[in-house]
Amino acid sequence: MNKKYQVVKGFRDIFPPESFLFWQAEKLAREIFARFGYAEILLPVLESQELFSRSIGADTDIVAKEMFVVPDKKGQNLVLRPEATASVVRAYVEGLAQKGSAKLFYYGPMFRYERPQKGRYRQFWQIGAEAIGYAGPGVDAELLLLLDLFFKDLGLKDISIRLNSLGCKICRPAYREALVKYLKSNESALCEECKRRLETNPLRVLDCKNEACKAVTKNAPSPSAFLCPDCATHFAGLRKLLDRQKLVYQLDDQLVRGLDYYTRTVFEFQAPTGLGAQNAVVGGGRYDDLVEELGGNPTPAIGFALGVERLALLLSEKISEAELLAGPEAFLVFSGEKAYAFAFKLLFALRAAGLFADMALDEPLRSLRSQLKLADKLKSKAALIVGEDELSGKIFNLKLLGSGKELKLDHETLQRVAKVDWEEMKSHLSQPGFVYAGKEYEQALVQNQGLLKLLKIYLHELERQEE
RNA sequence: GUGAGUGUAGCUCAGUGGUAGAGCGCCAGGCUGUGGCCCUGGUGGCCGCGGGUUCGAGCCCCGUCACUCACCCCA
Repeated sequence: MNKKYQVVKGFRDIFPPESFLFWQAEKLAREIFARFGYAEILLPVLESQELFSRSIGADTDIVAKEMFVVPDKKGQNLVLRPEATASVVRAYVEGLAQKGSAKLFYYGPMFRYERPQKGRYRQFWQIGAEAIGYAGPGVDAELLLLLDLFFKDLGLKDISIRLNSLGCKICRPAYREALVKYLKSNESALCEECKRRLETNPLRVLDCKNEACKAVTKNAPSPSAFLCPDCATHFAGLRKLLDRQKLVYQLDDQLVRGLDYYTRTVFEFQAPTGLGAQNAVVGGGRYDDLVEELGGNPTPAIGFALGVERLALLLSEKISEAELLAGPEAFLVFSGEKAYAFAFKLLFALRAAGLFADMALDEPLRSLRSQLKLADKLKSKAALIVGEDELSGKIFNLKLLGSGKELKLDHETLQRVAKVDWEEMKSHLSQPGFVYAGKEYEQALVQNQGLLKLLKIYLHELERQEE
């Protein structure tokens, strides 16, 4: 055997049925975004390194040690994006700003060079939304309500929302100063890491999980006491809107978020369990200075990013594999070469007509028994049996795999039932006392549009066979 | 970058220094044209890799690689 290859560390293949969870999340997100007026932006995965050091902050771990750097042939450093907000803002400034405000969403992979663990990979997928050019708390509320609706529709009820305001460039310095002053007076109690943060990014001390640090930060000055009038008004306005919508959230003084560009509103959606050591499924907030920082006109903005593998992890606890994998409507079972040729034709006729049909295409040809086993394994609803008897006698033979019952129609009955018009039948069926042809199975047939379609195509192929 | 744990069949995992195992899966048969349940048989392995100790190593020792979880950080 040749060398075995394996996926790169921290990267992974997402196999079915897990991939169905991703698809489900993406599908619902797209539906909701459409209703909320967010349009998709397709972004490159590669950006210039500077874009992220400028936006996320040169001192953050993401920029300092977690970027996948790709040197290009001209010697400039490109980077696999660690997040997409910077990309969206870059794209906005470059190609959208002249049109005014924009509500955008994206879906795609992000890359961070971290040690992988549960709920954290080097390539991970994010669904995100950004509203650029909106100043009031209205869009803040819109995004939070959008997410709330999203989680409710997915049936995830244990998600809690944490909310805070970090102030702006006018009021944050004062808060920062007060915080540093307080922390310095308690410096001896802080962990080594936090002593360093005190110099580089004191707000992050509030985020520390170390118990000793938590004890200190518990009594640290709260940012809300330092908000300037504009920031206070914005935050109060947001809370009023959320309260009016009866959205449940928790104010959290300690919530600071890791990226430098955040201003005013910041939020996180957290799951109590199921994500390993992680708890955030969504993180987001305002970044009112970022557009200007990246070369645009001063433009307020807000956005969020949702971790899809973390969401999938939560969904996998709720949804069984059986629910994810839908079996074929009909599995074609054949006996003999002649029947194989016929079934093969029928297979594609059914598929062309929109039905999920399947059959065993591997050689040597499988036995009837083996085919039925396969049909069962694939969770097929029914097995359409095509053999010498069926072909010569023009018989329709469908075995319902749930009950094990067989539906056998002779040629004459087949032709009669195939003439039934579905739309007409449907209107008749709604009338009380309606019984078609007095035969139970025929009524069962006409009540199932998929089955009727199957039957018609079967008959069509059967009769074409004679020509 | 740091720490801990785990590497044996396709998957999940047993395995006292002495012949390489089970369950599940897969294939076939029992039932030559009828799935699930059951029974029988079959398929399947450089025991992660390299070295050492030993008459003898899946097991002990050293190294190395990979994976997992956690720290850190974040979605």
